[in-house]
Amino acid sequence: MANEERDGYDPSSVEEKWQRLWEERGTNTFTREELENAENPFYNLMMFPYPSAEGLHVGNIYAFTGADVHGRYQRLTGKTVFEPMGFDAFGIHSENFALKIGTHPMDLIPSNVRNFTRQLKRIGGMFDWNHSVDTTDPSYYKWTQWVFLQFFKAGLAERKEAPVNWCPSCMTVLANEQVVGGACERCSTPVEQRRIAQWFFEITKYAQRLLDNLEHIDWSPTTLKAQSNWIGRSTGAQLHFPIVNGKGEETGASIEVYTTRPDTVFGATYMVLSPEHPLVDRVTDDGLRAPVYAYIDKASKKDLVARQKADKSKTGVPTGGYCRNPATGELIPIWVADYVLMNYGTGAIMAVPGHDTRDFEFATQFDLPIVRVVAGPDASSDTPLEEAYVGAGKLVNSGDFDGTDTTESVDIVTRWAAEAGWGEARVNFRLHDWCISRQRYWGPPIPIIHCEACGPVAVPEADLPVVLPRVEDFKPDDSGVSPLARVEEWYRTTCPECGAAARRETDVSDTFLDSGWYFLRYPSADFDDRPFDPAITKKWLPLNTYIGGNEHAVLHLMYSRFITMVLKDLGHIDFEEPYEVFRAHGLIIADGAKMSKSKGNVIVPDPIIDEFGADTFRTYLMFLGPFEEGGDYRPQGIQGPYGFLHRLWDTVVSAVAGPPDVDVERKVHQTIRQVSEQLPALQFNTAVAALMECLNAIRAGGRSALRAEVEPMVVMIAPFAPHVAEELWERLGHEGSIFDGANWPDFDEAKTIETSIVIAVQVNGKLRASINAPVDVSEADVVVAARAEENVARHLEGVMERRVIYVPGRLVNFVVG
RNA sequence: GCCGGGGUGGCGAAAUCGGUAAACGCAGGGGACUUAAAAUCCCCCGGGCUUCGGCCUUUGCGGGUUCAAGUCCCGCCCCCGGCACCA
Repeated sequence: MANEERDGYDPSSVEEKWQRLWEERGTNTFTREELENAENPFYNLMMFPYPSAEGLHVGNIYAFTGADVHGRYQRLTGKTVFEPMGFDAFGIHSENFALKIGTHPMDLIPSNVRNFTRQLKRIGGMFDWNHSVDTTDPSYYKWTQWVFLQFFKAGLAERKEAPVNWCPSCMTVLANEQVVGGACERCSTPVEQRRIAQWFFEITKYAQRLLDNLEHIDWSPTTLKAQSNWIGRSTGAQLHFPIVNGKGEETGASIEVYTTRPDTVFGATYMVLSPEHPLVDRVTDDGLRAPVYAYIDKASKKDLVARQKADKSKTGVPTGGYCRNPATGELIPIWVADYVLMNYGTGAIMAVPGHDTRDFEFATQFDLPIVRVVAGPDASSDTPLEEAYVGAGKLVNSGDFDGTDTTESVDIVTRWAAEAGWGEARVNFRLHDWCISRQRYWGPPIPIIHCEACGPVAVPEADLPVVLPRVEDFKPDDSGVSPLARVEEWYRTTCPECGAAARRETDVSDTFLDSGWYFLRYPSADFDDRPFDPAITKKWLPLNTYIGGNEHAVLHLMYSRFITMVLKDLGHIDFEEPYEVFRAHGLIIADGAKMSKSKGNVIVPDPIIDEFGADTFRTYLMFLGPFEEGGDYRPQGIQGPYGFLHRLWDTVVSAVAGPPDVDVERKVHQTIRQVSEQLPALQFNTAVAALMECLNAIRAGGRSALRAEVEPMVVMIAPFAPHVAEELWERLGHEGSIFDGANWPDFDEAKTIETSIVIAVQVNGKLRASINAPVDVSEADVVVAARAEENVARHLEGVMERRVIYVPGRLVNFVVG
């Protein structure tokens, strides 16, 4: 428990004092001139929060504190650290919450932002509040719209039809997270899919580059892996299967399929088209139109989530149409089934039931032929298939290719197909284009004007921002379009090109577009004539460290890399990777689950800070466990860091002058070395432990500390406990902030060296004694001393000694037997 | 199902390249100081046995490699996060 009478350290008064002084002195803020002229610039970024009504929770603070500790350490080593903070405040969460409580988001967000700002100041983050951003501020989204226009003008923003979740009862578009078990979360009506025109950014054009650059950026390995899997590059072939008419004659048209296993083409016994495939109509036999259309209708009524989460039982219908397998020359039937997705590959597959699990299930269910074309080591060409065989082996039942090993068969068969003119090697990506349209209210309007004569026309840059109007009734309604489409006085305008009456785009853009470029805006947040000032951008970007959660490994971190690449190609910036270093922190969970309001396990920081102070709380969070792994939040251990900071205070204020104690001095230098290594590696928990250990050594037996011992301790605790460090620094007689002037201590290598060491003595790997020896002891001396140990001698008696293993400075092991 | 990350005392955890398992802290126990309490300092703290010298055992489970395995290899089980018919 907090005890105010304990001694002179009163966290709340120290913290109030220093937060006030930081603000008055501008300790953490920069003027434009300071940013322009900074020496050793270090841009330390963390993921800006969505300002919810509940305020910051412990999970947020954990992430920000870790990043702040890192930034403060860099600053103490002499870097000019720019550490901005902002608010990602547009989006469906705010909108839904505003609807629920009946407050307009334009009123709700500013009050949430105020509360977040208060909390962020209270935890002692080194934030530059002169360079904050709020994505809902027109002075910010003006430039989000500008980014859209750059993509539009470069031909990278394309309008095309795409399916959305549609609730036929609410008559509105739903986001995936609003679909619960295939039904609308509000009215429980089964959700359908509908196709509407939407804007897409063509990220797939950059897929290879986004993948290639992963080779040379310094990111957490887990995040790199997630990005690489998400891009999902695969190599294979595109094959053409000619469509035949009722008499078996080729019609000139063909079905294009993408496959990673073109070598199994001899086993393709049927074709499957996705229900949305444009050729379905053409191949369907007149007599089967009714069931085929019924099937397609049913498939289209499934919502997108259910469609993708269907269980293993397959559905489908035959079209009555046929095409020719170009390898075997045989006619094979064409089916329609929804296990084939229109948005991957070509939307059509050649089914090889012998060697693909899904095709096998489908063929079994509909009694389609299954042919073995690969034989593993224990099989031959006529070994029956109980299930799909997906392993390696040799081709069988494959004409001239029988006996070809699967290690080379893909290349060989692809070459043959290419020579014969029915296929070619092909690279395919899993990554889809990025749909940035939202049929919603709470976002930046997409800056496009639709003109009947000119088509979609960019809003002239001089006319930005296209301001989101205040609409009291922003609830989606039965019009089936964005709420802005009901505001006629807003959307009616004239075409910037021909002057004719025209209509504004009424969709708003995705929040990932807001967050896709915010790091470019921070240093230029006080510029109004450009999205980012070229000189300042050149000085501060690409940024030095980005620390954030791995839940953004694929969306935000991929989109912002893509935007950066495009802006580079368009000549706006001169780098293409925004984050040289990215580190993923772990997740703080409570009671075995992610903190969430619905689970009721959200822990709010304010009462903890009231009781123990921000410095203790910060130190505790960092001491809890490895920062990059996260872990369970348990409040029990906070007493440890609390007592530690109190003891540190007592020790510092009572430090005296005097001659150094060699053992304590050695410990201090060892600690400086360890903490200096561990802080840049984000190993905060062990760094705090080292500081505790060092303080224990300084205070051992109740001895009085020396000034020379405590001064480095004050600097080293400063990243974790900045307020108390400032106060103690001042009490040690220093002027100004501890964070100004590169105060990080140096260590003297010579003073870290131990004079004597402990060497373990083992017999057959079991510890039997340990001996003290001088640090430069010889192997021979160690062995002699080890034998002299009574307990060792007993275990060596009467047995044959076979080997002696000596690990210098660590152990000696007698192998006997 | 696939891809990541984990599993070590009552609890949070630590452990360079394979080299004394449990640093640091919480909780608990004992002692010193104190009229008392707090704070502070010292000691104990995985389990079992002990003649108090020690001995055996212990890092999710089962095997293996090695003088030596928490760490490497093979096969399982469980927990967390992400993705979900990707041809």
